[in-house]
Amino acid sequence: MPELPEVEVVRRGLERWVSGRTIAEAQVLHPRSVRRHPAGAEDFAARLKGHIVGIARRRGKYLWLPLADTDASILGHLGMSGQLLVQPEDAADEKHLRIRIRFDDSLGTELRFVDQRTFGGLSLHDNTPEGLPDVIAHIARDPLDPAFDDAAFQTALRLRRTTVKRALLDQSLISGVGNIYADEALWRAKLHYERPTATLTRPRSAELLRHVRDVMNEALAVGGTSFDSLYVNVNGESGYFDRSLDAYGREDEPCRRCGTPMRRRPWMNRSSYFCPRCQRPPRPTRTLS
DNA sequence: TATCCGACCTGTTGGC
DNA sequence: TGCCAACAGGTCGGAT
Repeated sequence: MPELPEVEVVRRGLERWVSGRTIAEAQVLHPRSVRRHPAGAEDFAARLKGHIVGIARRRGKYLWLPLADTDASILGHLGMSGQLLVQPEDAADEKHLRIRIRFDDSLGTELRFVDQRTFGGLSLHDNTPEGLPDVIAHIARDPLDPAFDDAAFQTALRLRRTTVKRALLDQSLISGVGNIYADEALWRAKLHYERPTATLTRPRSAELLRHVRDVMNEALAVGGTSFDSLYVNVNGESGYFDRSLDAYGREDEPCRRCGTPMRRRPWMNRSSYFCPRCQRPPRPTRTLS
């Protein structure tokens, strides 16, 4: 599942292989993949034609391609299973090819959005004055963004009446963290996923933030090495699943710190993996005054 | 206003 | 062998 490090690998690929090219044609092969484009598939395709693609940008798990000669951007989200591939024009269509973008040049490659589960998609939006697609103005900066405000995040965390994993997955508070890296960072920080955010001291929340960044940077380093000229994204064969995970998916396997069997608990229609010894559940009434 | 939680979607896996 | 339920999880929007 693409999280921030995977999306950043995709962004770098788009910058290298797509930015600067002029769009000749867009084909929408599945309407659900442009469902976030209110005017529909035909409008999406028509408005892309003839425009130059600017430098690819990213915030959290969203990425976008500014159209260099307009005030709009192509916004993309990979969802659960989305891939953005730069493929030879004569390569066979992927089974789940949803959108194809051809270019007005002789490089012989095209951009393809492939998505099995269609949770992701592309859409076209006006930019805010900051150059951000307007529909993602509510998305917080991600922890790898140099402008991310650590102190503001820690304050917001203390004020929330929620639990720490919910907060990590709240993209309006901190973006780019998904279920996998949330579990990894919490394991490193020795925090139970249901720990109330209001009980986190500043040193503890600073430590958690450091672990979030460490997990992401390590995954980014691995993802970056798997990149080649044909792919602008991660895929199942590229080392995408080669991450060394300490918590996620390790039910009944020994904790790498203490040897206690790891546990999985259903949580919010998904799963949380944790060490029952290193990550003690919170005491029900515990709060900081 | 803040928070919670079901729905969306499809391929894979495991149980019967 | 075939059928079916469970599972994976990011985001949105309705409910509380």
